[in-house]
Order: sequence, then structure tokens, then C-alpha cells
Amino acid sequence: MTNLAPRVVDKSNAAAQVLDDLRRQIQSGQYAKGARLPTEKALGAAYGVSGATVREALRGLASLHLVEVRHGSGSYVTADSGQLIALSLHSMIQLERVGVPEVLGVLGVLNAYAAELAAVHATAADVQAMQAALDQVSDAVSPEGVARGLSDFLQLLAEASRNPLLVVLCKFLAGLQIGLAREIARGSLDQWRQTTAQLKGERQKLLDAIRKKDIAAAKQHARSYHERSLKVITALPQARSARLSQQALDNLLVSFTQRSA
Amino acid sequence: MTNLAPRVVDKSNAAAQVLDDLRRQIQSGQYAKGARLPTEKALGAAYGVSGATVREALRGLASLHLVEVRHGSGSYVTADSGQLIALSLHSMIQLERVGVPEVLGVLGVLNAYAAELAAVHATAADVQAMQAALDQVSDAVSPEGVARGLSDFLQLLAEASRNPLLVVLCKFLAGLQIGLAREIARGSLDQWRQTTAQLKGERQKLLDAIRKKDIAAAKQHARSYHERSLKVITALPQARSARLSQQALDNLLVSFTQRSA
DNA sequence: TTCACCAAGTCACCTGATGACTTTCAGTAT
DNA sequence: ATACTGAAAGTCATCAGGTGACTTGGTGAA
Repeated sequence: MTNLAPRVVDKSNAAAQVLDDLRRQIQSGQYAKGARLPTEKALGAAYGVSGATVREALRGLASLHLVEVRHGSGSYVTADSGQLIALSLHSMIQLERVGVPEVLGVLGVLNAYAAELAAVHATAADVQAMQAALDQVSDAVSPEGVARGLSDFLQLLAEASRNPLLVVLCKFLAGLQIGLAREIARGSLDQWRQTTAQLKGERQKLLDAIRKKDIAAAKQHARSYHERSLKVITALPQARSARLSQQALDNLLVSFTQRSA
Repeated sequence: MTNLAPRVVDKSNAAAQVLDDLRRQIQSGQYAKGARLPTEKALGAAYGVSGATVREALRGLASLHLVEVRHGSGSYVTADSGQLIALSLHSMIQLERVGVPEVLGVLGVLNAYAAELAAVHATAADVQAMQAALDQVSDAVSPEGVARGLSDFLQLLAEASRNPLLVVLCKFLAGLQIGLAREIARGSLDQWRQTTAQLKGERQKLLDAIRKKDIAAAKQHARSYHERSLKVITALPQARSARLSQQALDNLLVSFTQRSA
């Protein structure tokens, strides 16, 4: 594409300028997702800066999950906004010492909204996939299977809303909620089973409402599901005024990373 | 604090390891907000890597708004999670081509939830500050004044919810909404005035409900305010199926940056 | 006291070099 | 013809050392 050299004039913060310029190009879609960026040397020549400076810029973009730098191969545009949102929420929850009830409260209203929209937009295939996830929750023998089914259900619900902003927010928060419940009920498979079983009926009612495209009912069941789920989770002994531990959050972030990969 | 050297063993991605280690230390609060990190040379010695590698790690942290590197002075912990969330939402909205209705829909439910919580938690001082913001909207002579008042009102509302997660999400989205409305009504002060005036009554009713701690009414008025606001905004000619322009978003991010500084 | 100035500490960037990893492709064996 | 092997080129990862710019704190003079 013979991108003519956008010269950096002010050498006092060249790396930041290169970073910003590349960020704009990526965000505005001038570099397609998955596309390979020019080599560090080529970028350096284009901007009139050294390779080290380009490296700093690329490292900055990499930590924003906008590019992925592969050793020996090159730099590729990933533009994984879901990752970035997850990272920022994770960071925020730790730094601001956000507690369990606060997170679940926000998740509750977002999921209720997702349910509302899903009742409008969900296709038969969406409903079928959600039902499969719920069935998995019932049939699963391992805690992993249960957690996976729950997580899938909430993610599919979010996706059925057809609102991408809602999708990324719900994805992360739902993963957080389920990881949290598991963490709290850790060790005791029975307690974990019991915890999720209590809410089985609510989930099924929610899905049925979506299937019938009953908007008000979907919203209502989503709301009551989250209210009960909040009650169940905070009633577990370990959760009293629980802060989310660094370790737990890191695990959740990792699992989120793997899930979306 | 005589932090003993956490050695990097695998030299194949030393910068990433240093970045991650520092990130954990910052997020877990081992470095207080505003604290100065060791110099690049000292960090290099501690981790057993070169200065350039440390620089890359610091650049990565800087682009996550976890640290701020001041030329000639040193690196300081900022840990500004609000900035990071704003950045990630901004990135997401552009990359996933999220439209105006989607953003405003999410903002609507979040703000309704904030109103609900504010009705529970708001103090007299909170209410007074919100009223002042509304008065500024009425009295302002410049579009900037009106926008500032609206933005302040929504931010104060979010803060009165006492849910920090909700606060950061609402802050950015509210700024976005108002910037958007201004952008759409740009040039025409009359149109802009008219747009906001139509919603004046709703805002006041919302605040009155919070003052009376009438939770249901607060929620209801917030909901209807956002429904009407969505209708008004999407009715403006420029907004038909509008995508948020790169330029507009960048401006909003800048204004958000300045506001919180 | 207040201001101008200097010096040390620190970051910003550059150059050039070595090592490691990936990709490609020619050559060989099957 | 196909599959495997290995070398070579391209690219990233890190290092070392050096120059310039900026900040900070202190010193001395008005």
C-alpha cells in the first residue's frame, strides 16, 4: 500500500507518537484484523526513528491487545477488544477494591437487559444453543462441566442480544460470577451442585420466555434469577464481605483468555 | 523497601515478564498510587535485564495507564483504572462498529440502576451537587456550559450510587452520550438548546425522586429520561444509522482525560 | 526573601551487534 | 510424485554504550 512516511517531528516523545499513530490506523480499520504490520526496521525508516523506539511503540500496542508480536515472524493486528475490556475491568476491580455485590449488581442489570433484547432478536438457533448449554449444566458430572455450561448459557444469552457492547461486558462479568461461585464453593462438589441446582428452574423459565418472545417475562425472570443468585452466593460463608482475591482474578482472566481464543 | 531481586529466568521474553511482574505488584497495591518506581537502571539490575528491556516494560505499563513516565524525573504509579476503561470502551466501540443506539441502550439501563442506588444512598450533599449541575444546565449561555452541566449531573448521579464499577462505566458512557448529542447538534446552538430543554423536566423529576428516596420513581424517571433522550438523539437528522466517527471519539476521549485530571 | 544559575540524576533516543526463532525453499530420500 | 531434511534468509529479542534533553535541588547573588 506504499504508505508514505508519516514523519515524526517532535523527537522528545517519538515512541508515544508512533504508538498513537499506529493505534489510530488500527482502530480506524486501515490495518485489517490479522494483517501483518511492516517490520520494525521498515516502520523505523517510515517514521524516521530507530528500531528501539518502534519496539517500544509495538510493546505498548501489544499490552493493549491491539497487536501481537511473534518472535521471528512479525507483528500482527489482533485488535481484541474483548481482551482489553476484560483486562481493564480486572484492573479496575482490583485497584478500586470492588466487592462481590457491586460486580454482581451491575451484571444483574446488564443481563436483564440482554434477556430483554434476546427475547426480541433471538433466533431458533440461538434458543437451541442456549438449551443445550442448560442441558449440559444438568447432565455434567464434573464441576468444570457445570461451570462451562453456565458460562456458555450466559454468553449465548448476551450474544443473542445483538448488542456488541453488551456482549463484551456480560462475557467478562458472567465469567467472573461463575468463577467466583466456583471459588467460593471450592472443594465441595456437593455444595457447588446445590448452589447451581437452586437456580435451575429460574434459568429454564428465562429461556422459555425468550423462546416465546415474551419480553416482559424474560426481563422479569432474568432479574429474579440474578437476585436469587446474588442471595445464594453471598450466603455462602466464605463470601461475607469478600474482596476478590488477586489469585482468583488472575485465574479468571486466564480462563477468559483461553475461552475466547 | 529493599525488594529482593526477582530474577528473570527465561530471557526469550524478558520484557513481558518484567511487565507482568510490575503489573501484579501495582495491582495488588505493593506500590502505592503516586509512588515512584525505582529507576530504569535499578530495575534492570534487579531483574537482571538491560535498560532497554525495562523501558519496553514501562512503556507497556504506561499504555495501560498503570504508570506515568516523566522525562527526567522517573516513573510513577498512576493506576488510573477509569482511563483504562475509557480507552478500552473507546477501542471496542470503534473496532466492533458499535452504533449509537447500542451505546445508549446500555447507558440507559446502567443509569437507571445508578438512579435506583442513588435513591438509596444519596446524601443531602449529593442531591445538592446534582441540583447545582441541573441549574447550570438551565442557566448556561454557552453550549460548553450546558454540556458540562449535563455531564456533571450524570457523573454525580453515578457517584451517588456508591458502586465504583458502575461509576466508571457510566462516566465514560455519559460523556459519550453528551459529546454525541453535541456533535450531532453541532453548529446550531438553538437546536442543541432545544434538544436538552426537551428533557429538562425529566431530569428534574428524577432528581426529586432521589431526594425523596423514592426508589421506584427514580428508576422509572431515569428509564423514561433515557428513552426520550434516545428518541430525541436518533431523531436528529445526522444520526440516522450513524456510526461514531473516529474524530468524534478521539475528542471525547481527550475531554474525558482532561475532565478526570 | 527571591531569583538566576548550575550540577547531578534521570529519561529519550540512537547506533550497532549478537543470538534466537520462524519461514521458505532447495535438495534428498522414499 | 511425495515426504522429509537442512540450510539460508528474514525477523524479533536483548544487550551495550553513548549523546542529548529534561527535572530537581541546591547554591549564590540581588
